[in-house]
Amino acid sequence: MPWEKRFDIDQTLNRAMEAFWARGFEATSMQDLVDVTGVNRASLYATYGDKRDLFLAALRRYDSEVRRRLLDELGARETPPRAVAAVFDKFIRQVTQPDGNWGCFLINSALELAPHDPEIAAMVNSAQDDIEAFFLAMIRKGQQSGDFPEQLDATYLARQGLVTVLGLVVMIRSRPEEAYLHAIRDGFLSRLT
Amino acid sequence: MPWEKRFDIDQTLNRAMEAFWARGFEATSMQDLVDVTGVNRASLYATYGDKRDLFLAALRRYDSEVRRRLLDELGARETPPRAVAAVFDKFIRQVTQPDGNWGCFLINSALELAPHDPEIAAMVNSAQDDIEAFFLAMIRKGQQSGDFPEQLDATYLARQGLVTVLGLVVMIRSRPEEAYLHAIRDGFLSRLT
DNA sequence: CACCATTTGGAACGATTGTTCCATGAATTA
DNA sequence: TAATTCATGGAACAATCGTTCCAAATGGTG
Repeated sequence: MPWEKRFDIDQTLNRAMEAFWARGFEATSMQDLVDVTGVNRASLYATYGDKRDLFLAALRRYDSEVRRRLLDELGARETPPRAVAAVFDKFIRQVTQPDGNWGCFLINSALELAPHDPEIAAMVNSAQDDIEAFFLAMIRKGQQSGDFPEQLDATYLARQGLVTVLGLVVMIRSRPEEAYLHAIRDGFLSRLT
Repeated sequence: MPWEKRFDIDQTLNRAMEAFWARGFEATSMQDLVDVTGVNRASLYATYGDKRDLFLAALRRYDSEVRRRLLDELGARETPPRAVAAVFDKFIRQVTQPDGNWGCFLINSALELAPHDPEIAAMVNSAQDDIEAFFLAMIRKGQQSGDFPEQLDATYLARQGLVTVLGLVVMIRSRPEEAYLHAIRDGFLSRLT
């Protein structure tokens, strides 16, 4: 092995992820990626493949390091009611950050690319299934701990939780009114009491 | 007035609307629009302005001729329970059509463009408000007619209806399983009984 | 020190992007 | 019929697209 790459592969992928996350696949050019990563064109191609390969790597990274990591931390650290609320709050908090209101990278990709790209559709679906499973686990855990009533239909409400999050994230893209978004969150939480 | 345009202005705008609806703003080129409309470049520019102007016109047309028209017809022709269900069914039916699963043009635009374009954000928001108002009107009408219980919180449920539709339309883009989508619809309808 | 394998910088590729220009065509008006 | 007015077809624009190529630079290896 003659020598190593001069740039940080993980950090570069994070920067690319943020660019795709903020603007989408089509609106992000390779030149944009060269600019935000500070890495040369040839190096990007040699390391990650073409634009779609890089996008897929970025989306995989988001799925594992942002989405999955968040759910893992919430599931481990918070009580079920707080964990469920925190999922909503994570997105609602975005709207107050002027240049960070990017929504959810997976949902953005679902709308832009999933219908035309089965590989992306599969990633989106498994992520949605995982979020539903997270809600299901939290609700059941909450029922055992006494936080939620026993007679709740956990399966049904887990699915409702997923749909509510998806709807909320759509709203976030055009609607910066926090009160409205909190009402959506509380509307779902009230069904768990 | 020397003579008229050789092409149908409304029909051409409909074709452009379908193209933008199916693929989004960035992924649809002016060449695509020339191809699907059959109208010359210069005529498109002379009639509608630049690409963004044409997109805005297409989105306005969708809002008035697809979304608003659907709600008007359902509100006039159907009973409240059937009208509410039909909103969901309109989208669910899409997934069975191989090349017609475009979701909702307004929601697609909300995700792709609203954060970067205030004019589009405003259109998306007013459309969402209108859908919520539709649900509210239907629920109240249903309460008067006896279809829905009097004690329902109509305001709250109207908002929940909007969120549920938005979530469902996100799912449609990657998830063709009709049974799953029907469960979402029925999950909301059951809250109106 | 010479050799090697690989990254790097940057030019360059052809294709496509959104947009404009102009000569031609056609229908109305004088 | 002649003049006018505007849409039309198609070439052409500069800019940017994703991608590739190559010479220069690099640091470990024999």
